[in-house]
Amino acid sequence: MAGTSTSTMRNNASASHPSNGAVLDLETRAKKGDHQALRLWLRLLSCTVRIENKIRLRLRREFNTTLPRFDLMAQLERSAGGLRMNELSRRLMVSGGNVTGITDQLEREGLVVRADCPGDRRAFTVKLTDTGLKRFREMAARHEQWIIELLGGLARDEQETMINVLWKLKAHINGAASAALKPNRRSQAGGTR
Amino acid sequence: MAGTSTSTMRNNASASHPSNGAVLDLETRAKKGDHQALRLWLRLLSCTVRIENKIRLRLRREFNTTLPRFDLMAQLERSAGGLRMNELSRRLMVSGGNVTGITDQLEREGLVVRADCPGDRRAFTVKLTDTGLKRFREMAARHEQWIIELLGGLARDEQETMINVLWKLKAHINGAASAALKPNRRSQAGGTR
DNA sequence: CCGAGAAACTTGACATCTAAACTATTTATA
DNA sequence: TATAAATAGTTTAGATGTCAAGTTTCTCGG
Repeated sequence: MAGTSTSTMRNNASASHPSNGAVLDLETRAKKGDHQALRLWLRLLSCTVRIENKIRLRLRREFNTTLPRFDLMAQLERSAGGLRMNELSRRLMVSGGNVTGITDQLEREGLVVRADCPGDRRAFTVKLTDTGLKRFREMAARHEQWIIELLGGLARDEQETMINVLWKLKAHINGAASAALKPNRRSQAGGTR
Repeated sequence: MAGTSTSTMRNNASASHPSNGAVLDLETRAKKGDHQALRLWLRLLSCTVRIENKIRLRLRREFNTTLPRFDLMAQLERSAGGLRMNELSRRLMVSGGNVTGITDQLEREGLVVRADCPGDRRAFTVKLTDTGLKRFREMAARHEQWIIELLGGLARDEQETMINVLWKLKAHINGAASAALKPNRRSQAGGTR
């Protein structure tokens, strides 16, 4: 239904060039003489974006939903008691305002609810409804099939290697974070009062 | 100057937990029993998003610009004669309408120009201005430092391994693409008639 | 040469995302 | 216990992104 094509400029990353030889894309930014780290980053980005785009498209086609909504529900399914907004924001690595918006949507669709948080009247606990849980389980099953298919180009041991190296990378990034952000932490509100 | 902090809910993925033991984020979606491919995907996504967020933040802080604008300029710098809009759209893996918007911005800022395309009056050639080139070079230098810093947690040979495995992955994805999209390829305009 | 269809780009409607300001509540502290 | 500061969440403005429809120009078969 969503696939009727009129112009050519759309469909960029998907149907346009199924298996061409001339690969000119994000990675093109990397010159021959560029450093290793930059090449790695661009390749990492390129792969991730491609996979994400495919998942996004399929979620829309088959379940009429979006990736952020799916991700939020996935987090909730993992946490029996539900999660507070700020915890969702942290785990999904998106802004608080964004979580508000996505939660609004899901609540309107009857897939999650905001419940009062005992002991803190500022906060909510967001939970999946029964419908939401059922719906998520359907999607999650398909989703995993897609991932297995898309990453199927790698052998088991290659996947294992990647997992390990990425773990190391993640640890490093978390460390490197604080160093760059230290400067001005103390310029708080209240000055205006 | 953009760094005055008021609320806490921002800065989610960065300053909140510099080096804690409890890592609960996107990857939390993966249960212990989950399959390898899914774990790999979530870890890949998690790392990419973290790095992207940091780069985005720094581009804003130091150069008051954004990632898409930087990416577009990067493509132009690589192509001496400039690039047409549709080529930019393809390489950046975003829609044509999006490229129009980003180009408008950069043109307003005097960093790129649309030049007539000899031989095809439908098309433009987008080029960096002198200012744009100068500005990009400054940003690119910093950008590469950041990448080297952020990926610096990996040894040379680990980086090399990743580059190779990701290359294989990318090739696979490009192939897997067409298979899933085959169904309705020929529902083109004119089909209605 | 003409007309149909394809191609290049723009536009408009709308979803998503960030950053920053704002409200309400809780915590810390003097 | 006042009160300043921190926290939880929402809201707003603006950039980014998609999709689909619209305009102009090309291309090509008859």
